[in-house]
Amino acid sequence: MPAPAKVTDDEVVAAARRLIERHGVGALSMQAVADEVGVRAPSLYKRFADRGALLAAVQRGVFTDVERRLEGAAALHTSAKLALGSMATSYRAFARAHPHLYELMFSRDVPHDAAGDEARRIAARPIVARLTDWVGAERALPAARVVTAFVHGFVSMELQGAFRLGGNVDEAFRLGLELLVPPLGR
Amino acid sequence: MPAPAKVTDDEVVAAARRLIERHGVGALSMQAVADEVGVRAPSLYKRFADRGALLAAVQRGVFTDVERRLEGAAALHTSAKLALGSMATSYRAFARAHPHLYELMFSRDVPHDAAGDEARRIAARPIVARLTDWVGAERALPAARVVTAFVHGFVSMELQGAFRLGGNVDEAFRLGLELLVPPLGR
DNA sequence: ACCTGAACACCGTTCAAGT
DNA sequence: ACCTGAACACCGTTCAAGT
Repeated sequence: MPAPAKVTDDEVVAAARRLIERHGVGALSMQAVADEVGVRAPSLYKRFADRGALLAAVQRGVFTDVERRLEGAAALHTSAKLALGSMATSYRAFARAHPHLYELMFSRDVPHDAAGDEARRIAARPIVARLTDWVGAERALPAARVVTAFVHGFVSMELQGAFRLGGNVDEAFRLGLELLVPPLGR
Repeated sequence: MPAPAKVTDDEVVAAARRLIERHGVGALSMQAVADEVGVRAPSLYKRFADRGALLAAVQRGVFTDVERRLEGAAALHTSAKLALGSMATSYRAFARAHPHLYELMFSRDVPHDAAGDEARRIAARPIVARLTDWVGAERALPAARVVTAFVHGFVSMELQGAFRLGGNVDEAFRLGLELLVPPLGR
């Protein structure tokens, strides 16, 4: 006497992502997800071990999307320098357009696991790949760390509202990239 | 018929800070704070409007401590370049020594208010002051944004565990500072 | 095989009642 | 004036019972 499945795993993840996008990670309750897909909250535990596992699934999807965006931004350029600038700008645009999804990428509410680490690594791959081509495998790792640290730090402070003391924020972003990227070619 | 106060506001804040330092912001419950100071949870609401207000008070204290540390690190040097490097290193050391307090500085659980903004501004003052001396008031703001973005981004990614793919993390931090700071003097 | 209601432990918070 | 027990609404999660 099987009871037919009312939803798929993907539909649950999509619903959770929609809710996070609208109201933030902190506001995501299992109740809200259940309501959104038309099921009772306990049913979700047949599909995801707990709230953390559901968040992790949404997070992996976001990492995949970010990778695609970066790849798309880089594809427009043959110069590594221009490709890196384009990826940085595209990354910042994503964060501004979807601040709550950006928050999810670094949220402490998401438990660390191998699948998440892998997805995060893949999201960073377009940057690492361009840098490897440009400065060699040896110097690509520290270079990637420096560039991603600046971009992530800038974007997260900007979303946090730390840059509200006037001045031109876009210009500061460009200044940072201008100082960091060209000298990497030595 | 007054009931004598069992604790002071400062004792409550200190207890909350201790608990956050040990177990993180997410694990801080009003119950746990009440237990720690020997009072019942509802009593805390006579002193702080809600959990957010208590977190904000702890956060302001952390900002004050950071400001003191940065000032101390900068005081060792007359050169702005060296002072900035020293402040960056000291800031990173604080984050590594107290990761949960560092998390609190940027936590979405802490509601924004004028007092918090002011405390955050004061914490950044040693950096802004040195940069103003060095490159002038005009260029100090974007320069401060670039430097703090890199340092915060680097530290928060490091704490997040994003730099576990081998390589020399300290060296990457030095590389970033070396690329960013000296050229600011133009 | 999947879904559900009921229940548990734990939150933050309110408030009337105590001293 | 400050503290407290009791209560409320809301969590995440478990599980026996339904189909």
